[in-house]
Amino acid sequence: MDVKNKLYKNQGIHVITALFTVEQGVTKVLLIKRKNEPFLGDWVLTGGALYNNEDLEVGALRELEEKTGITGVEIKQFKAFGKVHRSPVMRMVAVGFIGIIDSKRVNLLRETSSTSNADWFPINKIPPLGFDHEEILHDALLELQKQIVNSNMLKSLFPDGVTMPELQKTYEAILNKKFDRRNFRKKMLNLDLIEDTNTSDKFEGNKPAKVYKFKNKIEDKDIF
Amino acid sequence: MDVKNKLYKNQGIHVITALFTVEQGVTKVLLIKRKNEPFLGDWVLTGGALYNNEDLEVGALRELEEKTGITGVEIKQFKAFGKVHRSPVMRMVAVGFIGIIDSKRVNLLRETSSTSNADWFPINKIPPLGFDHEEILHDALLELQKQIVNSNMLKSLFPDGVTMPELQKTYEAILNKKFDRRNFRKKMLNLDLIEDTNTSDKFEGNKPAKVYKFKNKIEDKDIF
DNA sequence: TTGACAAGTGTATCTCTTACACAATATAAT
DNA sequence: ATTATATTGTGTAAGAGATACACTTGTCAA
Repeated sequence: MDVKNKLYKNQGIHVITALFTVEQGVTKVLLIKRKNEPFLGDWVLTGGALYNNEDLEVGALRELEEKTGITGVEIKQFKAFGKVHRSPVMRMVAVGFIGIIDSKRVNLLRETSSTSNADWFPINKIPPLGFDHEEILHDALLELQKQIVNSNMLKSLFPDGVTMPELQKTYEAILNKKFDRRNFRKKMLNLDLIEDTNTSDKFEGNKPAKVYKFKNKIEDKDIF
Repeated sequence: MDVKNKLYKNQGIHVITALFTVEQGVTKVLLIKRKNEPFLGDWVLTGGALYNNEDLEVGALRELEEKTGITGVEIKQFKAFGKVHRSPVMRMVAVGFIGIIDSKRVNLLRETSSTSNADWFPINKIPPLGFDHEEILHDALLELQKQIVNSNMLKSLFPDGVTMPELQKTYEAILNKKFDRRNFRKKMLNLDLIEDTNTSDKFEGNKPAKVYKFKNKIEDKDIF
């Protein structure tokens, strides 16, 4: 019984967010460079230790703001990671979140006590990551792919509206798959996630594209 | 910085499993009665504190075995629960799992140091639960409903095979929805989760039903 | 005015879903 | 044995959603 009790001690909780963006048809994730041990100098996902006085999501958002200056992001919890040796310091369980955002909203210059640098990395050019963040990122990406179908998650990527070709490029980047223009448009309009704004984007030597906006509501679908 | 460090202390991790069964068309969940504070005398889901030397799933399975005698169950992590005051003792984050099993495999008489009793409760007749287990159970049930569609999760409920009418009753109980017999059969066979065993069940005054078995493999489906 | 470029649109086919009724196989009762 | 009863097993037609595919429209630049 004494032995058993000792087994509970020195546990802690991480909150980790894989924050994605899509630029010019490339899916990217935000990484920060550690300036403390362990994993000094390594790149990791944004996150850190949860405080006792905050809920999981609140903690993840605080870490995000501390390390990138971002506020007002929507994030979604997707999985807990708890392999015994995932942290060399003590027994930590990480709760993983995903989010997606317009990269222009992020101030990459911010420095904090524990990180010295931050940057967007294309998901097929990820450097070795500290802790178990490669596993977390892998699962986060799968979750992102699940989530963007039939959800208005991309709203935070396009707060000011989006054209149909832009949207298609984004889906193709995230899902790594090509779609037929006509069918894609038809499906998106059918999903009832976006609405016409009756405006068009800036001209660039060709026919201007209509601008759509994501609606706020999310409709649940039947299961079977 | 001192203040900040104090905010990390005294954290711990719970692993909680909502273990389901279906009997005579009724979905039930396994609850155990606490015989320690906090929540002495209250019913809760099976679970407890994670040990430092075990992965999350290993811990959940150990707790399950300690409190019910069950081994060899397949469980699936679905969400972490971390509201600040979910445990009155200290700051605990719970990692939730779901599983489903043939109730005949469970020895409900087992007593442990912290629990005195265990029983199956129909999901529409759940007593008040300790900790935040009502929330966990609610989410677990939603996850179960998601999971049984297009997965062979029900394999552990029917280790020795199942007839089509039995299977349909189970789906109807879990999803709380009726299906057309012909369409249900067609869909199940199309999903490629089960295979004919060329045997029939015991006769009970009517036409015997073919017995099917769940396959082992799970096939991934396309996303978009 | 014409050419280049990307956006916008409709239709035919196929696949999956849904709705629906009767025949087959066993036991129990006469 | 025949009949009644109960439950399993099966096919088809209509509708909805997914897929494949080509031409027209609007803008800028030459």
